Amino acid sequence: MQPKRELTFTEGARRAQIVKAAIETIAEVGYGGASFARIAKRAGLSSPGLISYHFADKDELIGEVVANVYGTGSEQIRLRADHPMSSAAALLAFVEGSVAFYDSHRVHMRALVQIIHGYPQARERWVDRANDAELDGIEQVLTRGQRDGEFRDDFVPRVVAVLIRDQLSGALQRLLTTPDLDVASYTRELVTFCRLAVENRDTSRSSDV
Amino acid sequence: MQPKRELTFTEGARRAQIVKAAIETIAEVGYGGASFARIAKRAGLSSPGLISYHFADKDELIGEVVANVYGTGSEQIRLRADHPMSSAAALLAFVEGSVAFYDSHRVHMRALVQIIHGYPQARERWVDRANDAELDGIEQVLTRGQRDGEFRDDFVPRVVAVLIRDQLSGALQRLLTTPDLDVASYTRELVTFCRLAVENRDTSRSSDV
Amino acid sequence: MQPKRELTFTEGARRAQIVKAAIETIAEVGYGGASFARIAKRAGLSSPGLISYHFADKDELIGEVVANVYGTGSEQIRLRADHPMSSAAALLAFVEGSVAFYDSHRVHMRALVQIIHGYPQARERWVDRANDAELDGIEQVLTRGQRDGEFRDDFVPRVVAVLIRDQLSGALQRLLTTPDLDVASYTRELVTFCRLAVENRDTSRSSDV
Amino acid sequence: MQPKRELTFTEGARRAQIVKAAIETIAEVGYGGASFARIAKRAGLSSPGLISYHFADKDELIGEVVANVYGTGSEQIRLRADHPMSSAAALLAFVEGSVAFYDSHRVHMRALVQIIHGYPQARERWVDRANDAELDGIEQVLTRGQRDGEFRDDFVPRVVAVLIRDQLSGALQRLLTTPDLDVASYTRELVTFCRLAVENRDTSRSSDV
DNA sequence: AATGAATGAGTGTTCATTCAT
DNA sequence: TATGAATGAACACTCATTCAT
Repeated sequence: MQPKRELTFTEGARRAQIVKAAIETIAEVGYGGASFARIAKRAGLSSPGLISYHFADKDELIGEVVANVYGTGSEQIRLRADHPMSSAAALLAFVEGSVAFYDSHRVHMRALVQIIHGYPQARERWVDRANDAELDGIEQVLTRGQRDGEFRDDFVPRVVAVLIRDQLSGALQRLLTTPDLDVASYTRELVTFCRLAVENRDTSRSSDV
Repeated sequence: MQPKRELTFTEGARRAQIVKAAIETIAEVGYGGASFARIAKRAGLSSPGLISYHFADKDELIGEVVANVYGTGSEQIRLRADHPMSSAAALLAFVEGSVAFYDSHRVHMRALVQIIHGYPQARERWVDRANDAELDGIEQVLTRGQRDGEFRDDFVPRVVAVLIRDQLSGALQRLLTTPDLDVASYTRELVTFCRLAVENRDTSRSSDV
Repeated sequence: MQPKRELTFTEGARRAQIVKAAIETIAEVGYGGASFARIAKRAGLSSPGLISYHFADKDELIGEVVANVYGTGSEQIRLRADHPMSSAAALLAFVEGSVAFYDSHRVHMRALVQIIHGYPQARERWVDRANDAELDGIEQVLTRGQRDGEFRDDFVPRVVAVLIRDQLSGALQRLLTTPDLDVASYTRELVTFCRLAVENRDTSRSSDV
Repeated sequence: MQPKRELTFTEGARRAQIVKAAIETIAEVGYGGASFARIAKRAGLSSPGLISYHFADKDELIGEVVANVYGTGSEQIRLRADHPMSSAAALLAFVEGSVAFYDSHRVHMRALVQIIHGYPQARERWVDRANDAELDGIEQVLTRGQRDGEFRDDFVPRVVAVLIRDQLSGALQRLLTTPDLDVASYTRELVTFCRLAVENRDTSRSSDV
């Protein structure tokens, strides 16, 4: 988890600058188009060689980019399964928070998506773990909701967890594709969608949430 | 819309052969890895130059690939809004059919997804139009369902249409990512998801679907 | 032993031209200095890329260079152990022939030496086998000569074979280092050197060679 | 010949440290692979720039390396032409001593050989002079031996001197190439080789060596 | 005396594309 | 129609060297 050695202040700043330029470049021209030359130009560096000076190779740079994106979002949208709110509230807050994060970090998210598609190793190296953790969180909330009678008990939690996760994937794609999307109403419908899909219609029980 | 000139039979066959090889290659190694050399090798051509001979440039080849993929799927999963079935049945059949198509055409769909991410221009050039048409179809069914009282009347059809479309995007991602997915149960939950989300809960009406 | 596929006439000519330029370049500036750019310039090619077009990578080019050098020399200096001459005559003819070959192929030999030192894999990949074969040949002649009483019987054939082989190495170095060496007298002394070193001084026997 | 300015103690130590690391690095990865970065890492320096700080350029560093290697060996294996031993004894002691030195200084010698091949200018700049001095020494001993009747008088001293020098080259190559060589028996045969090759067969004289 | 950041030329290799045959 | 040879720009990455601090 710790970097191999301490970074000087200058080095840290340069790396951050390069990572930022890499994110923007990848978001704009895709992973394949994001050459060191283009990234260097965007970062205002004199030479692509400077990137190689600060990063061992392209893989390390991309790893840093991914870490940066995940690091930015990790806490803002984490599921609060331990929170004293109802399972439904926790789930819907997660969905809403995720979309809000995607919306406010479109460039970061676009870069991440581009990397996943353009650099297949990225998935197994960095992405899968984060996705699995997210899925686990959703599954736990769903299971708790079923146990408490908030949610229908006729679905398999893991399957529905995957489904919700995929819906967020779909929402992300939309956000990246449709710049002028009415995010508010989209989010409202999405949350309703999820609520209706999982809630227990047995009114005698679902009302006491 | 019309090709500049008539194609001879041989020429058409060659183009089809190249397009097929391009689809397989892109699906396998991504857009970035699908060089003319690799495509030519897979197609059994003697030289990458032959591709340039039959297609003006890479853009034209990719355009043909996209057209081919859309052409393959267009009829199999078109929404039958004019069909004498209930709106709910039509919608769910569309969702189910779409996933089934994705499942049975993973190579085509993977190529399409790779192109969208690796060649950003592809979206505005070819993809957006097809997506809009699909959205229009879904919207019409939703509107009809609301009018007929099958569906809740408290959602904006276009927004929910987008939402459903995006769910299919998410499902496609899942299919391409998880080769051994239990497609049957995934589809079942997805259809249930959509049904619960749009149906009118007023039992006196929703029961006769 | 056979190339993977037939080469066209043009391709064969180009490869030969490139190999020739590579040999000259390596001989002149060493393995490390022999970049594709320099080789291409010497061969009159428009771009270093053309070398990559004809050879899979630098390793293949170097392999061809080594093969070319060995191919050129293989028959001219092979030891004729089966020849109906005395062992001493065979040995000395081999020594003399080797030096003559080195002398007349200084550029080739210089390239070979440079490769051996600049590209360590070359040794185990291509060189060791040839050297071993050469050593085996010398050893056989020495053994035969001992059996027939031509040579002293108080040396271990393999050790002296190595020694003679190394003397040829030293002679090669000299040839490459001293352009105006008096090769004739050098060779004469070298042959004498070897003869005196191995011959049996028992005059009753050594006189009838 | 003189350094431009006096070196401080610290500076001298640093240069020595760098030269040592350079020798080891060159011996290990060859001249081509011995970048300032690698040398600096082996020397435990913080930056390759420090090498440039202490040496004007790579040429100066290599010059120092060569000087160091020659300096190490110069006294240990110098021919003692003025020594009160027979010429044959002096010659054979020189041969034996040279091989022993090579054997005990393989790293130094390997570095030297690598430099000679990887940096062609090295020969004329530093190596040739040393070699000529060595040759002169051998030639003197040979001449003396001929005059005294110890050696055959039918060879040209300079030519045979070159020949013996070259045999040492060959022996060095062998040592560097064959790590597990039986040095003792190799040396014994080599000495015998040389003795037989130069000694005067007139038994009345050659026996009293 | 030393550091670490920076530079720009150079490395082998791949690319889409062109063109004579 | 098709081939295979050729082109030159681009790729990630390494190099010896410089320089402000």
